Amino acid sequence: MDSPDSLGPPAGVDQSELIDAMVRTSFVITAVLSKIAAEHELSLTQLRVLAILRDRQGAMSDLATHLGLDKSTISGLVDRAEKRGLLQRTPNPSDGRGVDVALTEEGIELAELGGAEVAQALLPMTSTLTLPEARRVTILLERMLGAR
Amino acid sequence: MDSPDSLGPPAGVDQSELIDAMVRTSFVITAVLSKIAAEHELSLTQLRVLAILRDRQGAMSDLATHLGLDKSTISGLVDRAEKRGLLQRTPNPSDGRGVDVALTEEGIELAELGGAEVAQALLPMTSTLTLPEARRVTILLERMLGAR
DNA sequence: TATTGTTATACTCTATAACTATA
DNA sequence: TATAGTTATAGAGTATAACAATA
Repeated sequence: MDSPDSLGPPAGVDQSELIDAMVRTSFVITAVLSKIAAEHELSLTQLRVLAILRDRQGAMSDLATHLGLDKSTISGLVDRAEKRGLLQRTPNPSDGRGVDVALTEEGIELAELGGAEVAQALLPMTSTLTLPEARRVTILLERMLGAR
Repeated sequence: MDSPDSLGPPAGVDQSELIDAMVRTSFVITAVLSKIAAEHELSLTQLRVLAILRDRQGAMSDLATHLGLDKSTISGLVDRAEKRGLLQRTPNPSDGRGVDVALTEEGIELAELGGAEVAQALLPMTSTLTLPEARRVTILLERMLGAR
């Protein structure tokens, strides 16, 4: 792709610049999410739990799968969130071993508030794109997400 | 921007889809980086320390700034990495309070290995883009990064 | 007085291992 | 036997507060 006498940057530079931009973006996003979580005395992981349960109630094991964490970690996470009144455990009616987790009203409210604050906090970044640009980036990110 | 009788999605959907894609991408990237770090018995933060010091040696306080962490956290981080032989503290010659941190040979090698492994691990995602698409995404991400 | 860094402390996150109960 | 969860334990990451040394 690069001819030997290319005046431009050497082969592979585009890839590494893309990776660099993606990694740096991910750190910025993580920092924004962590800050918003901390303002509500939540960890980033706790905020993720709220976001996951907002979309779909599920078993402890589902949370472990979605978050990529060990079941023992989920127990602790759910313990603390339950103690705060953000979610509730209920035994699974059809499997005596299973425990389902669902947000309480307070948890739903906090999840929605958090989501709105995230959108607000990212606005300075996302609003630098025109609408077609935003759509384009979304499509290309989705394509990459689908390929892993 | 959306006319009242628009047949398409309501206003704001593009923004929220962009945010959703960016947040999910950031979780995927974080997971990839954490996994690679763990394979070398490093935390994600430790890997970031190596990456930062690979580009620029600096004071403890610089690390705190770059990572957005408290100085006391940096002390612990640097303690553990130094114990592993990945970096070295040296007193700052011109400021008796300051401590500079630099990678050892072993640290440099691990930083370079890690960087290569990250590129490799993200290849399935990044290679779904054509070269012009990759350049486009990079430019738009950089624009967003510059705006925060 | 302000800044740089360390230490003590406390809490969360995380995984591993051992356990209970159910399938 | 295998699976779902919990608990005990241990180590890392993190911030706050108190401190020492230097500016």
